[in-house]
Amino acid sequence: MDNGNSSDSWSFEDEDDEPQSSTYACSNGTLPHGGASSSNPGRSKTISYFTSMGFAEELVLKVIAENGEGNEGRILETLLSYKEIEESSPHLSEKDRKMLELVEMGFHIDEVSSAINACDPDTSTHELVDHISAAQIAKATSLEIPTVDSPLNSRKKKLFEQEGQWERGIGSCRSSGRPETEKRIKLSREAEDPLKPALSMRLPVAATGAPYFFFETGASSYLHNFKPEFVDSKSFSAVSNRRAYVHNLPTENRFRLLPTPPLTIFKALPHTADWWPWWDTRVQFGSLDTCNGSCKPTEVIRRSIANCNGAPTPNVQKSIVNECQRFNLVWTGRNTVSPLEPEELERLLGYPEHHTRGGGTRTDRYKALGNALQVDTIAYHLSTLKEIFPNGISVLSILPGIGGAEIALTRLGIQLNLVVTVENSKVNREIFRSWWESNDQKGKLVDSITDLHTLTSQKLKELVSSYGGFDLIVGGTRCNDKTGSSQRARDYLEGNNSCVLDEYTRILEEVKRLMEAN
DNA sequence: AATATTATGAATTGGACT
DNA sequence: AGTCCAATTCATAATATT
Repeated sequence: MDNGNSSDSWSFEDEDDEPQSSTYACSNGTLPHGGASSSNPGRSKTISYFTSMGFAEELVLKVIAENGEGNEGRILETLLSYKEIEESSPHLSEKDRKMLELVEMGFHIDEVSSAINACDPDTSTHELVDHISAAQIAKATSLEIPTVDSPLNSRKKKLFEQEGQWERGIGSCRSSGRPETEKRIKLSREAEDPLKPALSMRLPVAATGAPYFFFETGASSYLHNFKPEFVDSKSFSAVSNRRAYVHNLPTENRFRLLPTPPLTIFKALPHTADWWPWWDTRVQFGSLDTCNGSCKPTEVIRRSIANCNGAPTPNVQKSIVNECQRFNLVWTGRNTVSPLEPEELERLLGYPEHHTRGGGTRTDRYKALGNALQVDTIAYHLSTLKEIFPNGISVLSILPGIGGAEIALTRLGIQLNLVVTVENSKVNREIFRSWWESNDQKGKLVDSITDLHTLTSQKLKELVSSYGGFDLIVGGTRCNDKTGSSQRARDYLEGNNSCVLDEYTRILEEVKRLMEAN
């Protein structure tokens, strides 16, 4: 950050004259270069505010000109974006930032990912854009561009490469043979877990052929005896949340929902930018806990800032940011943080406005949303079904929560001919049904099954014979994850040692068998 | 008394680091 | 390899509200 000129390796420099302004800095630019307030004492204060934290004055001036001086939050965001490029800031690597930026421009994430991997690390955004365009053209003619659609975190990707044949979907993973001799880095502890053996032998059998399945299995990489696909919703929304998915869906030519949601906090919740202090460097939200709308942190934080006379010491800053990170608090006023409102969570997660309203208490809503899937992320994975099922699909939805997968399908334009849900939470069932009805769904919704245990072989047989089978089985739950407190909920299925994924396996196999028999 | 909200606890993870 | 650390996570106990 030694000087502003060093940014000439970057592509933002000439925004002042270029019609197509930066894609990253906000393009509103409603305040024209601040000329009117040239002698405003507040301005020099703003400048010194930022220069005192180490930004070059030239750079600060430029960014203020771009964003308007009143908007300190945005100024900081932009400044940091420069800074990150130069210093590869710990909370967002340069590579990730470029990725984010290109995705925001509307490029397909697979394309962005493969372009960035194919090019030098210091390739400019413009060049990357060129590269992607070229790839698109080439693809249109030859279909030979290899797609890389693992999660965008470069470090993780490197890890996968080291681990050897990382393939999506169980079928491909297993069909490579001799799974037992396969080199596994992270899986050594599996032997200790009595749940494992049956799973590893059983799932691959069911993994090929109809029906398609898509299970969300939490975040543990070695919970199961195969490698799921890891995806972080940070590429799809302003919420970062790494999850593992086990599925047998095609992965070629996946696409995203449009419009693509904002990927940063400031874009998702612009009103917070006005109050965002420069030392809170969050760009995205962390995982949304089943958190509550507690007001206590607000009070505590306001007081601690007041104790510092409005200029918190680095230590205080750090503890405040920690607190904010943990509870995903946002700045809604001077020295004031607030929890996210349920409506804001809905929006961030891609659900319709007020989706969870009427689903119970405020706490119920937080709980439901905290466990919910990010719609855009799921939609990306399910998007390939659109081509396969132009006439709509039949879905067996196990523990659908508030219906993330179904909403994703609907938004993809895939008609839901039939949805059978197995959901134990009454609140969730009500939320889902009210969405179904207000959404004017034409298909049939069967939500009378409330307990996974009652989905017996007999019941499955009935379902398959009355409805002709299922095209897709979706299972969403973190309940069998081993991380965090989920481990306590592991025996969701009546204290015995079975985990939810065991049930999934059983159901998958049975449905498959029944459908083949038909 | 019943229901709702808030605070806390604690096992486990991946990754950074040596 | 081993160690450390921040992050993740939901039930439950404790408290507050209706």
